[in-house]
Amino acid sequence: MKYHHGNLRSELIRCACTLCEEHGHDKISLRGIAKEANVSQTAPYRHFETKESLLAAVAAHGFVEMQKSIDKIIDLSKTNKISKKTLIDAMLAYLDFAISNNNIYEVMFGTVIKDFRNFPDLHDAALEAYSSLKSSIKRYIKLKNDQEYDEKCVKIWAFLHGLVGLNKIEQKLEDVPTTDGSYDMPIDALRAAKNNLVPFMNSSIDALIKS
Amino acid sequence: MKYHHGNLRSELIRCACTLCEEHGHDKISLRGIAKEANVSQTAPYRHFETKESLLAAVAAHGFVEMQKSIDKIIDLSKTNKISKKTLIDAMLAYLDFAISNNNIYEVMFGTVIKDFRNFPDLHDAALEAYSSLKSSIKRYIKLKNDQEYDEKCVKIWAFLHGLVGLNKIEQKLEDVPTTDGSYDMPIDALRAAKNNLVPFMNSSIDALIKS
DNA sequence: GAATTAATGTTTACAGCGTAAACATAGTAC
DNA sequence: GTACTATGTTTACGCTGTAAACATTAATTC
Repeated sequence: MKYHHGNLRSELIRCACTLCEEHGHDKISLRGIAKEANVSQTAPYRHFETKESLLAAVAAHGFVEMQKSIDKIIDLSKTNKISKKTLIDAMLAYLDFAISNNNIYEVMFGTVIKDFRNFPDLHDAALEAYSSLKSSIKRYIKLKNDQEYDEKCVKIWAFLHGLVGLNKIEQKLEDVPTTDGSYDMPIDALRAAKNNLVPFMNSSIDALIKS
Repeated sequence: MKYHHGNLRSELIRCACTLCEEHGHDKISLRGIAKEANVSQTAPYRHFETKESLLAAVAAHGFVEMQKSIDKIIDLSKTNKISKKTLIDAMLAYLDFAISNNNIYEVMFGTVIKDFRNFPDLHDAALEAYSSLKSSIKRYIKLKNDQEYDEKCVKIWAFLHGLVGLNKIEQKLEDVPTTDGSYDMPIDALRAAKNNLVPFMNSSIDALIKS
């Protein structure tokens, strides 16, 4: 074990991502991350000013990965039109990332990082991810101008982001039968949506794009 | 100053709400709340098992207030049809509550409270709030069955909840001009949406209900 | 190539946190 | 009035983020 790690910065981000996804950002400590990386508890301070700034790196990594999983669907090397199925697949990729990286998604969109402007890498990564979302819509349908694309994009983004949020509270409300033995309304509705996600998404996204 | 406070439980919730909205749930401590209520730092433990359970009370209070602000629009004492304007006003009331009670909304929908089933009051309050949302749609349009109402309701709820989330990251990305001097795309789009919120909502909600 | 400096590690220290345990006081039931 | 219960306080513990002082190695300068 040499004194200088050599690659501590990226190793810390890797450990932070792992621990964060496993336990949630509010259950992990800088000390725990340092231990996971086999360094002293204050070693992280040579690479990150605060815990927030390490989590900002986790979030930035999250945005990059999220973008990758969308880009994999729409194939950035091309500019041709995409089918409705491909568009929906891209949206599903967003949801899939958000749900299978629940705790990192929380860091990306929650209140942990107060101001993206303090973390230029994160700021850029977030905008890049948005850009991919927008590209997918641009290649699906012809609209008047860029402003119109942004409007539809925001609507769809809000819808997707909202679904992720509802999925979370569904889990918190889950499986409490009401007095008459049935389950609670929103839970049933959310379950139904998840069990028929493709038609659910098809109708919603289409409606929002045309709205 | 008498030894027994008399109404400490509700006073603690009140203080917690105030401090939470002012500083955010992650910046407030049980000790700080106790100090605000002029009691010793462990007095809260006679009324709340953990910090989480005090915050659950804050969240429950939030759901009740949110519901009130929706109910004020749609007038629960009646069951007649409501106009599109009234429906949109109810949705705007949701957004208005969420944004002007930003930090409490975070407690209601964020990761602070792990499982609503541990806090029956909160569980009920959340379902009641959903119920109000659903009522407003039921009174706006005639649909086939309850399941269909739930489906539309979930779509709209997701959309609203997503808008709240986007509004938050807009603030975090805000005012960083890109290299060419213009502002970032999603920010412009979100600003445009906010500046024309009523038409933006009109088109979106309508599209989702009919989808 | 030796000396200096900068980068990157460790050790130690501190105040604030959630909360457990022991104790004090006051209101309630008999 | 006496016992009991509810509700306060005091004290204590281990964990946290992070500042400061120190150690070691890598890079730069002469």
